[in-house]
Amino acid sequence: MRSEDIAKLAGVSRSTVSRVINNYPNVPEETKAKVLKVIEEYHYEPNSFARALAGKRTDTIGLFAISLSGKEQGNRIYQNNYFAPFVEAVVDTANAKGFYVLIHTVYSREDFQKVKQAFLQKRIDGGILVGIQKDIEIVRELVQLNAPLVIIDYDITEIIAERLDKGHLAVINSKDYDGTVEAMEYLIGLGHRDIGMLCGERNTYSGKERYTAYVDTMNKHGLPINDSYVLEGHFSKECAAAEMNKLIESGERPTAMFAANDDMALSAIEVLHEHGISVPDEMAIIGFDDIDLASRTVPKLSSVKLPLYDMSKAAVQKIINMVGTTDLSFSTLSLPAELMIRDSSGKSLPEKP
Amino acid sequence: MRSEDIAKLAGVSRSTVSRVINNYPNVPEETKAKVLKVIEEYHYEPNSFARALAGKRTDTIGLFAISLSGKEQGNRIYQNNYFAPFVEAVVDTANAKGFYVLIHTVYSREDFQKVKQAFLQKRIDGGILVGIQKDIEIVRELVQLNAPLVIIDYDITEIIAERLDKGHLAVINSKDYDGTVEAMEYLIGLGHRDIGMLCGERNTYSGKERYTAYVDTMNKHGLPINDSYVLEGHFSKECAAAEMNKLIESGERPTAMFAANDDMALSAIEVLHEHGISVPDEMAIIGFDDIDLASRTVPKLSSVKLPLYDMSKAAVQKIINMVGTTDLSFSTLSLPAELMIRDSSGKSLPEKP
DNA sequence: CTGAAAGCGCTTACAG
DNA sequence: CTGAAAGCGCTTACAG
Repeated sequence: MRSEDIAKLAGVSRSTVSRVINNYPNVPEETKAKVLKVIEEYHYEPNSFARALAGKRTDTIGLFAISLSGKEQGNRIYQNNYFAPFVEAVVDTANAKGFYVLIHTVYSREDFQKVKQAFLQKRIDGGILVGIQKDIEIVRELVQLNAPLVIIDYDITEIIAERLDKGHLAVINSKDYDGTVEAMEYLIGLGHRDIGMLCGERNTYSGKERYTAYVDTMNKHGLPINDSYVLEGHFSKECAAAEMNKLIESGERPTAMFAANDDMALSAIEVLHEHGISVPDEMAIIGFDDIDLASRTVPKLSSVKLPLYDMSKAAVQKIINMVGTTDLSFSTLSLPAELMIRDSSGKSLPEKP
Repeated sequence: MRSEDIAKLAGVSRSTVSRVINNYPNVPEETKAKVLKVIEEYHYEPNSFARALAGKRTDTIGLFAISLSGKEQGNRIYQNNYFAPFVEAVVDTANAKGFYVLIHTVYSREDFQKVKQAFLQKRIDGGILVGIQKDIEIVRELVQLNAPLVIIDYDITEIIAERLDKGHLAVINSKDYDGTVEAMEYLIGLGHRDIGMLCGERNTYSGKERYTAYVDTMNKHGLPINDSYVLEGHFSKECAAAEMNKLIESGERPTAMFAANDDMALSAIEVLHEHGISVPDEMAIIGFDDIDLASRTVPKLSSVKLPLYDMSKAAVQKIINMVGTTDLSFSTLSLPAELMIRDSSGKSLPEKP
């Protein structure tokens, strides 16, 4: 069934059928109704490729989940507490707006080729990148494709410095710095002076922001940073557990720890528990992301809530906006991250003698 | 950059360029090399829509996640312990074979329209359906589209009864019945006689199989089924918790429970814990699915392992096979589910006096 | 308001 | 071995 067939059946030309389908204003109601009736009757659907080829949109958004580091650990990207909600929200939002989502995972630098192809082969109207590490070369290549692109979690200053702030590009971040400061201020307000950190990858925007905010807040209050309390957890449960074990065995430990994500925070609590160290009484813990699980563990995890859903929604909306216009535009959005106080952060510390 | 441009640059015709791209045998190495060089140089990628329109494959597989029941509960389909690994495995397998994955979620019966459109608009070479409930009408409609279709977790007898076992269709199941029997036999072997069940949706293939196997095994051993021990948990944590609470408050309870999925099993353990009832000492629990979390809880959950990864991989492979041939074929695959014994199922019961 | 025609960028018989 | 031409199924100026 092609538009030609519908045209014959309705006694009009293909042109008119096309006009009806695309909702052109200059078609009389009567003609429109006639054509629509035939379309309904035969469950006709215009071939998406022919439409796209003739210059229409593809109504498809690309979603590229990037996981360059975690490859050896079994590739659980879609079961990851960070990626899964993104996929969820992007697909939901896009679907609700009538778009399909084309997914491809990037496990290696070569896989970016597939991302480029998706654009070059015109499979998508635009694409969303999530999980990218600091890698301005890749960003440059992608921006040069000159198609609507949204990057989640990337350093804007770098993009501006590299003059990539033109073309169809939007960057969406969360206010990780502010959220971390809020968490740190809270711990300090409780009386903590020895505060450690479980860090995430520093070559990631959020990893860097969270670390910098930790350092800055400590400095601001004149609190010394003990290097042996700053642990490289790589955003991973396993690494965090290993580092925590080392810390505990060293005999010296802080009274509180800020973890750059909840997976690490939860892992830390587990390790402490195994060693008979009580959370929050003997060590206060605050995580980041506020994953689902955070409110269901014992003790319930205090955490900085990442506005994942809003970010995903905004990403889809940006793509759609950019598709609608030929104007080049660079835009950026930074959504607030809010501290959720639960049990793991504990109460005020007793005054020191 | 179009094939025409490449042709000019290489000093050949579009036909030849196309032959090179599609690896036709009758192109001399020399010509081939010449064309390939230009293609490389200009990073040329053939327009996917034009190719598809001219009769080539789309190199895209549809993945349709269906969640008709859980809508009100916040639509966490991609964070669900059942769906997420499927998405993961399908995307990975498809990507590895050079296919993109087009995703659309189905939250309502109307959303199936989008699934049909994806086929009708020729956006995909074939599609995979996961999470479908018993609904032969939908299956019929989809099969009639006459495109490669793989259904995960569906009753084959129904498909055969309805004469849908022709056309490009494959059904992939796990041996839920056998897996459940194994779990039940294990509990009975431990000495349990009062065994309850937390059921999943019975209008789901796996929900039905797991329930039937429970009943059959009880009957086989001449053990009475106490209706008040058969709980409707709807595959959901919340429902399972509510039902377990009711059960406990009733004052009478079985010595063991088999749960149709791990979410419910874990939820049951939590509730029992809150009531000070020890697992496995006072109640043995076995779940189904063997989700990631199962081996990390306290106590570690015994569970029947669903061969999720193999199923997803098989699904993608089936699609690809069907795309490759014009022959109609119906095939089915049933992968084994294996009992993983951990702590929650406990030890042998003491002999009754 | 509407039809004939050109064009989107490929593939593939067809002919040589 | 290779090119000219038709065709895939749409959209959209163009002309009337």
